[in-house]
Amino acid sequence: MQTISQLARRFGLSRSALLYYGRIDLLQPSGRSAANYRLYNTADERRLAQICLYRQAGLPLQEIRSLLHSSDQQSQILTRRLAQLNQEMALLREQSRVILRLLKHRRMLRQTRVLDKQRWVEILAATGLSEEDMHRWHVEFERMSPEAHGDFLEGLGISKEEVSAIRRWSREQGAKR
Amino acid sequence: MQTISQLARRFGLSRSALLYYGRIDLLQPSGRSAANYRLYNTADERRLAQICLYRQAGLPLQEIRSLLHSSDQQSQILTRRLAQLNQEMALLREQSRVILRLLKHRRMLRQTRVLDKQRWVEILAATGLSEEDMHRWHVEFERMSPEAHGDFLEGLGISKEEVSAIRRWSREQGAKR
DNA sequence: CATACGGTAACGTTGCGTGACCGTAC
DNA sequence: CGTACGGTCACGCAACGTTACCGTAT
Repeated sequence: MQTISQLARRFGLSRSALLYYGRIDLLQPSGRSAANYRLYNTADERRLAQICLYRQAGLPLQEIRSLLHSSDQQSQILTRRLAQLNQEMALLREQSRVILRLLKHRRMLRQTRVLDKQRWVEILAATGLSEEDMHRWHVEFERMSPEAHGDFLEGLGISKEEVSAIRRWSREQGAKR
Repeated sequence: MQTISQLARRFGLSRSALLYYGRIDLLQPSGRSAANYRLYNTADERRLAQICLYRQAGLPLQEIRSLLHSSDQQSQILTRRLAQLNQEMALLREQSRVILRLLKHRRMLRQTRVLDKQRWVEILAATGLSEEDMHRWHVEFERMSPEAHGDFLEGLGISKEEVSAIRRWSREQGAKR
């Protein structure tokens, strides 16, 4: 049996977070003390561990609640969240590109953490890959992980149209052999 | 001179968004009609275009306001946002990894858009790269874009420790030659 | 006169943080 | 008796969306 702040500390959360979880009926203490203090037992603790795990996956609390209620659709919800994560990453990549364009325009671009097409090609070239090798790389990437291939190219700042063209070409080449 | 809904449509925004921009003093119409309707002129339109541009970069409205007030620290703010974007992407990658772990554990993993280390190595191997080529790739990547190299490896689901080790090794190899 | 637009104002969303004000444990 | 904890409101945050209710343009 632990009080609210003890439990919060053990999980790296705040008291107010646990209060909130109680308010939205996500995690209720299994008991109360004589002075009306919340008392959490080990079952509550296990439930909170699950909650934290799902929070690390970025699931909203409402979905976590329904997951803990019945874990039937777990993989469905997780897969949906995975797709959403890809969308969010695509959005962030787009925002990066907008910023890079603005900074480039002001000649303020020097060394960024963001990889673009030119730099990627430079790296592959310095590794010793020929144009033909790079073409083969596209073909294999498209064959083995088509979605990830598209995401990766977009991440290099390549336009959707060009990405489509590259992928189409890769599929055609892959079919030929 | 355009009314609020006309302007909103032209920029793909909602009426309520423009009302909100007015409330927080981000974009005020330069005039009002006899019936107290908001009237936006071309200067307002240009300002809104700037706002939309910065919104595409994911900047909060408050920062956009201060940017439009005096554009002195523009590149500073944009660079800061770029760093923040990298953090956010790292967070999303981590969330993806948590989900993949959960799904893998349930043997529900089949084809995802997310690239992991194994698949990446498979792709490079199918492209025809030997182990030595892959090593050289690390070295060049580290030499040409060290930060992006780390981000990329973490994106493959590799632990921070292993990423550090790989990068350290890459730097050493790069120094030898 | 209908209806499509304009105005203001207030509340809802998410996941808590913060503060007030009060009782309790040590 | 101090102070570190507990309790319950209630409000604030970002960026709007969504009513509601009323006036205006056509």
